[in-house]
Amino acid sequence: MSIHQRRERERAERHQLIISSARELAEAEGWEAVTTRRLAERIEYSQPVLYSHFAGKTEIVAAVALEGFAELAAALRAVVREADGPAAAFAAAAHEYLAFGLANPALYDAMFTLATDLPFGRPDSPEPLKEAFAALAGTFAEVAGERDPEVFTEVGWASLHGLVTLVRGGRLRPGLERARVDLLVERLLG
Amino acid sequence: MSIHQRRERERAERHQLIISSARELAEAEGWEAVTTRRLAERIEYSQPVLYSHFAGKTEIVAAVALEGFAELAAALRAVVREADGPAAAFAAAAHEYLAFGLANPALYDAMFTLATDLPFGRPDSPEPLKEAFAALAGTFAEVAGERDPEVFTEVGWASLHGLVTLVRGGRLRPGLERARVDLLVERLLG
DNA sequence: CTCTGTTGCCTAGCGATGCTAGGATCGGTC
DNA sequence: GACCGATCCTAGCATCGCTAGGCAACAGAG
Repeated sequence: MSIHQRRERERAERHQLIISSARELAEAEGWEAVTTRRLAERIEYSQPVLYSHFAGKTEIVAAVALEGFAELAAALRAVVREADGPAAAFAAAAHEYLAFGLANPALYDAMFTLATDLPFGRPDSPEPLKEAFAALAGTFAEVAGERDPEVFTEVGWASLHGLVTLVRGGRLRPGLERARVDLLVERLLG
Repeated sequence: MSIHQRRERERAERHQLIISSARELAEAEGWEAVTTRRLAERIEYSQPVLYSHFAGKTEIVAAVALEGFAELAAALRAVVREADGPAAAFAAAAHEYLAFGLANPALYDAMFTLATDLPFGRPDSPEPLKEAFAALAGTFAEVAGERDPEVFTEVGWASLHGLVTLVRGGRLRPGLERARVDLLVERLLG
């Protein structure tokens, strides 16, 4: 019995090792460098081992994406907790969201560009997805005023997401991130 | 001499045929279906012919993206021209932007997800890029009030872009596009 | 009209990709 | 000590973007 437990533990560790290695490799050299061969080499196993853990490469990036959503939720919760009042919490969350996206480009890509078929907004959605959305929605709803809080959250989220992707794509002038978020926050707070 | 002209004309037609075929194929089956082999088959030439027109596949999607920016600029200009006053023009442009992104998903992907290294905001930027940004900026600047018009434009653009990508990724509840744009417009107009 | 040089195109193939089939090897069990 | 199942690796498949090399058709000179 204890042997089975050890096996399962080792297997779980390897599972996590695959996810972490994929993420590190992507963050270091971009997702196009994350091939199954390089990933296998990195975890010091052969390629087919990957497929005993994940159905395919897309499942691996989905796992990385889930990690990202969990961390984003934690980061948002942390700055909101420190903030003084709903408006300050809203502003802090907005700035933190942008900082998160820019600090973890490969992770953010996994969350929003590569893992496109994560089930969002469904009862069967993975917990980290609900967590992240709830962290945003909880903060945003407090400043929604008389507007539909969900629509307000969606618009705010989309605005921040758009800022991240356009900055990342080099389509906005660099160095003005703070000014843009400030303007957005000011306008949304009304 | 006339022979050369005919040659060049045929070559230009084939050039455009490649771009159009790539776009149609992408819009019909997604960009992952646009392989150099299928594209070659579609234009009824062999693969290497593609490389006598474009340095590689990425250049082909960049050409499609440029077409997209030109069309987006034209679409925005058209609705703005019809609008009654700056605020109405702003609202019309916002709705049109979202409609354009949702109606041409593959085209929009080429513009913002695949052709990531188009030179934006530079003096040597391709004309369609300047055109599209100018069409947005011209409309947005009129309602920027005392705010920095460029920052205002960037924020507005990013918000719309975020809405397109999140909706496209199935991350927002369907059927509320109009409500979200209305809220965004109302907030930005202040 | 013939010959020649160039241009334009296709066939074939390279390295790399995601993924899978098959056998070998190790471990636990009777 | 012999079997049996799980675990893992080697080898290979189809497909990808891209390129080398040769063949054929055509324009221009005599």
